[in-house]
Amino acid sequence: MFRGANKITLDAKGRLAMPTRYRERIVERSNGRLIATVDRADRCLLIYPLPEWEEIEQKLRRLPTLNPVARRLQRLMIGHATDIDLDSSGRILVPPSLREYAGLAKTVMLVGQGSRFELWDEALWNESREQWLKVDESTDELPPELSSLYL
Amino acid sequence: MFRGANKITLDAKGRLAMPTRYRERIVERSNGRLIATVDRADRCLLIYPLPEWEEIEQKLRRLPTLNPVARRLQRLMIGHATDIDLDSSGRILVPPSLREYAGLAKTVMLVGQGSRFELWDEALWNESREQWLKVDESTDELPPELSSLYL
DNA sequence: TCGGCGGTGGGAAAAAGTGGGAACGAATGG
DNA sequence: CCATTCGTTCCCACTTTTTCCCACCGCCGA
Repeated sequence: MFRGANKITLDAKGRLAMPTRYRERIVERSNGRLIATVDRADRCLLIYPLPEWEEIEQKLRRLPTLNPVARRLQRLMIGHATDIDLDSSGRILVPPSLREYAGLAKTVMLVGQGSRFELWDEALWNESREQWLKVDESTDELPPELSSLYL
Repeated sequence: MFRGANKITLDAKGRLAMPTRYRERIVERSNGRLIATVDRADRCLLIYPLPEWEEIEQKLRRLPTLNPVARRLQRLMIGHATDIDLDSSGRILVPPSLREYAGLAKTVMLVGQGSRFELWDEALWNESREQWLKVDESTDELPPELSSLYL
């Protein structure tokens, strides 16, 4: 599974060199085929190996079409999903439209999140992280899954 | 179990010599494989033997993705989790990004906390400890788990 | 005092990141 | 239908980072 935060620079052509430690796993999992789409809440991109994405797309499709929240999710996630493959030197090309959505400039953060990656503009990632740290998580606000969590 | 506070100096490359008394236990527990990540509240790092970390990651990943509190936890903990191995002379290399996060300069404190270690910048550790001592914990505010605790 | 162990530092080899150029293919316009 | 141009992809080479290994130093116990 994917974890850890990596600072990466996009080159002039918008290419992103996937860190070596992930490459092997991506190739064996999906033969280098990835799907990028937008996050529903934050200005960042989500990158899934193709098999994982297909499961998610299944679930999204089964949501009731008449429900506005579901509809919105489908439009955002399926609507922006783009195939991106690892090239022969382990790089991916982030499409301009998605790059623009997430405000990706020269330096970005590739963040492992289990079965997927998140891709953030570096400055936005740092700002957001500071926000998350500031929030005081008083125990009584926590959903039941969290309140009994021991780390 | 890991106990005790150790003052350690990082060398110029960010390497940290694990105190000898922990080495054997780390090697037999996880073959020298550790995971470092950030603490969700304090500016310090958490260091787990790989098996312990994997349990935690499991729990975190099962949390609902659409819940903002859960998402924040996942991003902080899984998002920063980095593999670090004991090298041939019992040292670990703390990645620059994590070093920066915790403000680790030359001298740091490695603090045993049961199944994991905490890694603090020495100055920050001392300040924080003073804070903890100052806080007056009036008994009637204590959650039930604590009010019956005998130390 | 000598030997060993733990801590420290540095250097060299290997690997990974980075950038640019060339070739190929598709699209557009004459 | 052909030619030119733009975009994409593949490949090579350079630079930087990482990793591994070895040697030194200082302390402690014998």
